[in-house]
Amino acid sequence: MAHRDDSVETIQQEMTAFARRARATAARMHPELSLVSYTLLAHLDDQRGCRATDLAAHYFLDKSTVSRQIAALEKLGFVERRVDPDDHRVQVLHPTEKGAQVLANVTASRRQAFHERLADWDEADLDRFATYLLRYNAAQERLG
Amino acid sequence: MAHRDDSVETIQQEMTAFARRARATAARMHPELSLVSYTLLAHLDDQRGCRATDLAAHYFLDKSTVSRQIAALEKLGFVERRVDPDDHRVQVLHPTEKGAQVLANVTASRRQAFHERLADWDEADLDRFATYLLRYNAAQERLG
DNA sequence: AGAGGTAGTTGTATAGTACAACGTGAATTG
DNA sequence: CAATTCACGTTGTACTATACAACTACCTCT
Repeated sequence: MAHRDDSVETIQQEMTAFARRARATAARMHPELSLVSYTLLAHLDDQRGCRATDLAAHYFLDKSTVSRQIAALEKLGFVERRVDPDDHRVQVLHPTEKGAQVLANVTASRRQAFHERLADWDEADLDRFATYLLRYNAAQERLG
Repeated sequence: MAHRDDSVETIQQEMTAFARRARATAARMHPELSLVSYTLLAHLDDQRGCRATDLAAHYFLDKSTVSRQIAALEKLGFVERRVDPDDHRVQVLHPTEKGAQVLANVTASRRQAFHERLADWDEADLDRFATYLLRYNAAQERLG
């Protein structure tokens, strides 16, 4: 059982260490798009548009937070709003041409950085690591 | 190569998802000690005291950030400062009795949460996951 | 003694976040 | 169908974490 405890302890420490650094690293690498903005924009791109409320639910953010983030992205010209003709309360959000472009750049550069960090890993290890992370995050969502 | 790319993509997405949530989760679970405060206090406890500068270097934080965090912890009565008799610029920081107590509680409850999340993992998987995280974070430190 | 470096604090600014109050429009129901 | 309730989004306010720059106090070395 000692071994099991040690592993859990390490996982805890390393996940925490990673979390502490991620924002700062993202900001350093991509001053034009923060980690949060990036995530939201990527979601819009991925979903081919969605509502602010959907973003809030998906990322466990307050609707006011999303509202301000989207306002910032709109001000930068990365996002546009289309009022739903069937329900005038709803704004469907889409990346603009420019937004999609910036997103593609940041995504490419992030992917590049991850590839560098993982360059000397063999394929089986990468696969297992990816699987573990999926499993871990799924458990976290399930258990809060 | 496609498989390798997929794994890297998943790792990127899942690490990012985790990072986005970590702070909020920590704040919800432990309102008495933020993720940063917890980390700093744990380091002091672990090292049996150290300087503010050491904390800043270790966590890639600005010294002003550490200064304010420590000031907050001191105000809460969780940390005490002992001026180094050999160098009056230096304050060696230590958890107080109370600080150590709170730290122990939070640590226990965090460990409990991690154990729950990882309850149905077998020991070999836990061990591999821990190893992968260490390896990943080491690479990140190395490459920035 | 003077120059330059180190430890830490404080002023200022910014990002991200939450909660509460609000406005507007949609839906339900008595 | 009028009134109430609900859903979506914005705005006011406040707080935390953070960085950078300017500063004070102190140490070290020549």
